[in-house]
Amino acid sequence: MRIATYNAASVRARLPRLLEWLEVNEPDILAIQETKVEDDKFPREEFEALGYELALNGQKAWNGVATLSRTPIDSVIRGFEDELMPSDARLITIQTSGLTIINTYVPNGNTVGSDKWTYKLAWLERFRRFLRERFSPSAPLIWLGDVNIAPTPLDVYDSPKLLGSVGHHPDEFSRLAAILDFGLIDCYRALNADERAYTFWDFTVPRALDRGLGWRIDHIYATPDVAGLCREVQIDFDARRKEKPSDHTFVMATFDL
DNA sequence: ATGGTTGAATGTCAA
Repeated sequence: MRIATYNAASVRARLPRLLEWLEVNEPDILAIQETKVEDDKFPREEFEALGYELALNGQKAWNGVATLSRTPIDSVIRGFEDELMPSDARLITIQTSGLTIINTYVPNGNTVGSDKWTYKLAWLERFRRFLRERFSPSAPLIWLGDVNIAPTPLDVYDSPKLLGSVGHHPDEFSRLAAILDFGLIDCYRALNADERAYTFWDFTVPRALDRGLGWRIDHIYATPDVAGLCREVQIDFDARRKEKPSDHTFVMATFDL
């Protein structure tokens, strides 16, 4: 089973990139973030023509998540299903073929100390509780998406310089660690303990890709039994070099499932 | 240099 994640930075602007990638790679599941579109304007037919069912949680202009699945989607949870957090479209959970798939677009945080920073930390704490209240680490579960945190020195191009800035801050590390305490394993890092690989390159940094100025902020986590069945995690650098790319690229995990 | 680029929406915000 192949399960992938991609921050599209607009599903409509990225439709050619998405469709060509799906046709070549044929994942069973693709989690998309930053779809930037309301559900009734989502380009459904193009994905359904490739054999996918869709679960959508979108909003106008910003945010938005979508999960595509080739196996039937048995149930969907949109967001946290409560009023404790602003109703940003950043979370969608599906059940398919006995698996729970949680797709998130974690808040960016803007700058340390800003209102958005406070919101990011609160969102991470809320997500930790969502996991613990609704799911069990003994059941097959995958959490994937844009987590907007590069958690180790290997996950960002200049850790000493960037430590303490948004995306590479100890307060983020501790919130992420608390989430993972549920019983989740970073599939890429488990298989590539010493590798340096990025999934995001800032549009505003000139020639960031060629200069290696990237971040690994798109992650695929799994509960222990599922993580033990992970054979490979591929990061598709070539897709980031194509015409009109997203600022992120595709990450895909292959499981013996 | 508080810059740079991209997308949604059409002024300006978010990333």
